[in-house]
Amino acid sequence: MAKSALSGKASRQELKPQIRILFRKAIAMGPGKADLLRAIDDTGSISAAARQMEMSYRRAWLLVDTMNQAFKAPVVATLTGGKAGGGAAVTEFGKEVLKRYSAMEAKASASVARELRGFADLMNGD
Amino acid sequence: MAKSALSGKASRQELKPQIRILFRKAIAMGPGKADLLRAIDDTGSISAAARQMEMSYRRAWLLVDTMNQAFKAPVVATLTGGKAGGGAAVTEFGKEVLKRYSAMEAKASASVARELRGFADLMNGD
DNA sequence: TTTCGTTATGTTTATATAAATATAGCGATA
DNA sequence: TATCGCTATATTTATATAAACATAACGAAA
Repeated sequence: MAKSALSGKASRQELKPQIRILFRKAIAMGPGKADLLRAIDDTGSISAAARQMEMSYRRAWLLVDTMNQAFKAPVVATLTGGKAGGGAAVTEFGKEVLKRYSAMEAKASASVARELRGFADLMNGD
Repeated sequence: MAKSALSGKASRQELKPQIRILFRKAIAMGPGKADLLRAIDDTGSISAAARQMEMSYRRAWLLVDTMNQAFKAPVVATLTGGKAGGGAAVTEFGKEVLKRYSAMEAKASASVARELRGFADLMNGD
């Protein structure tokens, strides 16, 4: 077990600020949905993205549906049928949403990075 | 302060970044726990704070317990017995935790306030 | 026209979370 | 020493969330 040298940094990994954008009660955009969008952009399909993220297709589809409903335009466009069965792509609009969200997340995190490190010292190990 | 200003707006209010500090799987500190600490500080007891926040005493106690276990020192100190039945107080340490958390929340929010307004324009009404 | 993997959705089952209820123990003070 | 409201915890019930399973529809390509 890694002990003294790592005891600080390894633990800090779980101590992170999260930014979630709410839409009514549902989370319209957050870390998980951003990851899913990136996976869809990577793989070209919801199901492949789901496999990559080790979640059920149904769950991934529901997350996509939530996003598509929350925003003024679809963030993911889908195609059904065809040799490959269909597919999905992050729309240009979706890429803009993702880009802006990622930027906000990074900026907010950076803005409190120092304070967060100090805060971690108030917490128990691990 | 009673609950009254919850009537009309809530439009952009639900579209806010939230900062949560995670500890293992449980949330060590977040908006709800911060509110609870403030209510305990206001009222001098967990049960009065729970009533004020309209949650069960049990739930409030569990939240306090989570916090007390997550931090190096108790954020809430309790007393049992006595004429008033006992009571609870936010410790000096707890006040420091709350202060630092609140500062981080405010700073992070402010840092992305402008971007967030623009982001809201990408979302559907309400 | 058959095949294929995907989208899209429904249904059922399991798990996790929250709420509701109950109650023991405390101890200053009246 | 009897009372009071609170802390602390256990137990049960209800609800919400997630997982698991199933299946129809699609349409380009073989």
